[in-house]
Amino acid sequence: MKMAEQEKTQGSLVPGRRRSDQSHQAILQAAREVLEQVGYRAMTIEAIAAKAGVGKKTIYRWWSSKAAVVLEALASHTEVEVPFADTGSLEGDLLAYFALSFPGLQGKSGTVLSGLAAEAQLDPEFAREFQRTFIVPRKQELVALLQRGVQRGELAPDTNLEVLADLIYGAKWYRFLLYPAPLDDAFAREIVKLILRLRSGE
Amino acid sequence: MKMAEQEKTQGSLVPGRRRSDQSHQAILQAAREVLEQVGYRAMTIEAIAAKAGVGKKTIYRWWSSKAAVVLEALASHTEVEVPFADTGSLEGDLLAYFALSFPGLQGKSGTVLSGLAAEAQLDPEFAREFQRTFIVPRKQELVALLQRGVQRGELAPDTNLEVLADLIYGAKWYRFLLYPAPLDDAFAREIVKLILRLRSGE
Amino acid sequence: MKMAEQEKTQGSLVPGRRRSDQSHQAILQAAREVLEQVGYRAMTIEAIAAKAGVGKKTIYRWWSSKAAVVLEALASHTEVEVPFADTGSLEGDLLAYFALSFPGLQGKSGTVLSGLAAEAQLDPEFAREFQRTFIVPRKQELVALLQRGVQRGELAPDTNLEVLADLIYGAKWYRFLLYPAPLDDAFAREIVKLILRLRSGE
Amino acid sequence: MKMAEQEKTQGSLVPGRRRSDQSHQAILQAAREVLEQVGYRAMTIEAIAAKAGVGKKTIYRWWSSKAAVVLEALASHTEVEVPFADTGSLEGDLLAYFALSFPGLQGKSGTVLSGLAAEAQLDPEFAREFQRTFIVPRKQELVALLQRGVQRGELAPDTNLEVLADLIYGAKWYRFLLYPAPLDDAFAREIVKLILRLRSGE
DNA sequence: TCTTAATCGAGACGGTACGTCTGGTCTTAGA
DNA sequence: TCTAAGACCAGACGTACCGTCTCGATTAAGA
Repeated sequence: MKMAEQEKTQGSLVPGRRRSDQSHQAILQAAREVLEQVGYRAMTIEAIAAKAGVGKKTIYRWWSSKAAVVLEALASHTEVEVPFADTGSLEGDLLAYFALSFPGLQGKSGTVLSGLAAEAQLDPEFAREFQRTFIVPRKQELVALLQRGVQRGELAPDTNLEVLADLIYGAKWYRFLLYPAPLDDAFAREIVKLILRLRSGE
Repeated sequence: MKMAEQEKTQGSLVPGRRRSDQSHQAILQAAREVLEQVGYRAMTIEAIAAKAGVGKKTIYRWWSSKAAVVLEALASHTEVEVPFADTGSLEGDLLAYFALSFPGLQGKSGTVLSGLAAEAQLDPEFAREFQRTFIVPRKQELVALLQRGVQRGELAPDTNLEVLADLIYGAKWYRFLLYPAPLDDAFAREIVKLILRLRSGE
Repeated sequence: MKMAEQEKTQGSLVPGRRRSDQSHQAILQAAREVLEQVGYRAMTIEAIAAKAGVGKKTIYRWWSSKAAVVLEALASHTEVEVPFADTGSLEGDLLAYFALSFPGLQGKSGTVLSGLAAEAQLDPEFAREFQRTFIVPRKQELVALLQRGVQRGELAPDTNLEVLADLIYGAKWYRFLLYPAPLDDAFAREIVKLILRLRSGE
Repeated sequence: MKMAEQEKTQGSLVPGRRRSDQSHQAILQAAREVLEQVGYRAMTIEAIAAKAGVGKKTIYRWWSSKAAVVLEALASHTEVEVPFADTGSLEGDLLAYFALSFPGLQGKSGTVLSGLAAEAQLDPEFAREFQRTFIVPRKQELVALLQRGVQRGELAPDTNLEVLADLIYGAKWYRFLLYPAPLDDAFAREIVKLILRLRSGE
């Protein structure tokens, strides 16, 4: 997190009271609770401040928007993390990933995630933060997963893995955010079936 | 539009003043102008009403949210429409589509579209309307495009075109909404290259 | 009141919803209650709005400050009004006035009045309103009282009644606002004694 | 000043860092500058602290409110002091006093003084300090001035000088703080004219 | 032609959250 | 122990929009 780094560089150079880690944690915790109770859209900075027993100023001092608070609140709990396990085959790896990933997009946690995505589309500054801490790292993991497929000979060596990952993640996000069709096992299997049909460009 | 149908059923049965088409058009025009000037997020119903010289009530009477107004404002100008031409080959069809589609996602019109997508993620009711009038029809056209590829023998007959369309549209939306990489010709060519490598499942 | 006049001139000329007299009265009533409960300084616009069941905007729409609300709240109850009775003698008139006037400067109502005076010293716009509706009319009544003294021959005809009224009201306000000495009967009698010693300038 | 006395009693008995006179003066100087720039009402403790390069705590440690700071800041510059000269006659003494006193009530310094008066009306604790250091001493000087008039035979020996001083100061403050009429030479002459008409009570 | 009823522009209304501001307190490191 | 700095809790500020609710004035059908 950007904050933690700042704090370190602060060292013992500047005078003044330091950031209260107690308040910091209380805010993140309160954000999670409010999210759970009223959802992303109805969540307000005021409610977080009240629940955390914190002045609104203390939130505005350290975060630029409610989306930024939520992003850190989620990141610090790693509950959105999905492991990219090595099952020995590309098919298995992908199916395992989808099996773990899709359920987290249902219900409340899905609403929160789509709320963050919405915020990213409305606020360019938050978009960069969201991409930096969430979107880009995930994609790199998927590329690594596909790379293993290449090494095993399941994908042609000349496959553009970056774009293939765009296609795979794209399909997932497209159905999650935009298209009215379920994110289920059948969908996962059909995606994998298509991926496995890719042959070399000779 | 839902509105137009309602008006028809009204017929000549009820007394009272009819809906003013002048106000209707003034609202859509004002919505477009306000969008152009301040962007989707900063746009308010009040601003549209003021610019259109219209009471807020008149807007609320006919639309449920600012997103609904914007959706109709855009639809009524068909500026987001992209033709799916038949160039004689799947590769040509796809490249032609991307070449026409990508520029419209840049600049102001891109911001408007991502604003609508954001709204869809925050408001389930608007999401349904957005899907019904925008997302689903587009996908059906893409499926039809792919269908021509099957007929020409460029895609295997047993290809799941629905899911393939999810992958293609997904990649486009993913880069548009979430991933920090450009929507350019190179991206289009790489997608097409991958699609053309799909072989039959035997 | 300025408001009432505006409303009258409004007549049926302007469109739009009219000012709600119900809200108007509720705000004045709430202001009186909050004043009673927490005093002038601790009173807030928010508290008035909450107690009146009114949006803050409705208060800000019609009054420029909390002092303006309080001024009208008091004026509309005429509880600060003190009659200037005609007892048949200047001495009697003055003593009667002081006897009625001094008690109202004690306790809660005194605090409210000094709060308004303070506001007038801090806010020139409110000062003008305060003078117009409160200070100047009172003084004119006192001048009229003194005029009766002249007619009865108790004051010399060449007495500058305006300045004499400044002296009398000044002494009262000076002790009320600034000087730590009581506003009691003894003070009233001593003032009257001095006034009655005024002789003609020959 | 209360503060200065406290410092003396501290002597060299107690351990710890002594009060910084440099900070003390910087605060008073900053208070004067901020007063000059933004006026009494808009002045804040924070602004004084920032301009003085001093922690807010250092101000709160030594003064109870911004009014207390201002009171000392002004007192330490004695710019509000007005000498009560002996011109040889009551008329001359009073006119000389008014001539020196009235100009200081105009413009910025007048605003500051009325701000302090306002504060005194809102804050009983400050009111006592204001009376102790400012109001009461002035009045005693005026009483002394009047006393000279008694000794010269210009006022009857049985005149209640305390109440007469209330009338004179009252008239001045009344016009300064409340009544919309100028504090000018004409007003001074009219007051003096009335005072000189006082005869004995026989 | 008159009645009836829905529409219109205008804008006040009750609410709610915003992001800012200030007050007064607390916590640092250093003098 | 005091200082400068500044983060902290608290909560009012005045603003902005929301979506609803009057208003009087149109506007069209049916009586």
